[in-house]
Amino acid sequence: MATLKYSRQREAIKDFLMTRKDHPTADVVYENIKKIYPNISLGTVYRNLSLLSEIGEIQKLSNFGGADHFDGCVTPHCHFMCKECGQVLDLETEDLNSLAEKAAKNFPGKISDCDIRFFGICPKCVNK
Amino acid sequence: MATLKYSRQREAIKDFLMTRKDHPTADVVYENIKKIYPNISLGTVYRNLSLLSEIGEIQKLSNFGGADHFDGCVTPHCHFMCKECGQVLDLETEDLNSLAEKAAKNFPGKISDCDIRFFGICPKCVNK
DNA sequence: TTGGGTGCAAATCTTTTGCAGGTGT
DNA sequence: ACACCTGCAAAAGATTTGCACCCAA
Repeated sequence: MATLKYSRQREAIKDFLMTRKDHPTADVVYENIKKIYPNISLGTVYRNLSLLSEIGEIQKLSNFGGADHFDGCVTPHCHFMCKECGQVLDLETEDLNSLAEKAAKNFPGKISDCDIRFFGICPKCVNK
Repeated sequence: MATLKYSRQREAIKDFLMTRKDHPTADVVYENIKKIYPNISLGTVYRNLSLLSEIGEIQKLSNFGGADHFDGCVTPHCHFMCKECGQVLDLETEDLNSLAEKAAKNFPGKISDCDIRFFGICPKCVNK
């Protein structure tokens, strides 16, 4: 495994994600980081996003339909996606670990992660 | 909404999915259906897979990293993906509806679906 | 100095779509 | 006959990668 070296681009990407409560796609990250580093390339954004999620500093939310979303918050929590506007929100629910433990009981393999997502209509779209 | 018309290709795709316990990708479906209808095109496979999942006859599993997987079984159940071999398996767990209901209590929007997936090492890969 | 990081562009992979002709009802 | 469906190929969208140069340690 390669040694991790500091990079201002990676730092900026992580900082940006921490400030966001929604869960932007790589493209949105790219557009925003460009304001700070106009020369940054989309490839670099992708490289750093996967790197960060590999080392567990951010969370990658794969395939909510279109592009992947990224979440700066790594404490376990559920997600909700609105079928109408495509927005991805956080959702509070019961303890996820207990759910994973229950599942592990009936399963001869090894369970390490759990991902729960809900779909429906978000508050904003319901009131339209 | 358009009226659904019979098509031997669509029937073959559905039949194929019903016989499989794993959850093949569109490409795998394509390769297999070609044995019966050598002229079928990948586009047709995709068209029918989305059509079938829209009318609820199959399930589309779209968050596993690479290509989407398709499940001929539509009763609600969880899925497990092996980080080692990429295999997607079914998993028995507690009642999913109750989980969705619990989540709905703290959420001002409308929740219609729930999707739970676990990640880890499958039994086969554990014993290696 | 050295190996990881970057920008750029091309390549890859997956899925969708336009079109002209085929087929179920 | 009228839609719907198909095969084909091109297009689109998202992500990865090869390469030469740059920079942190």
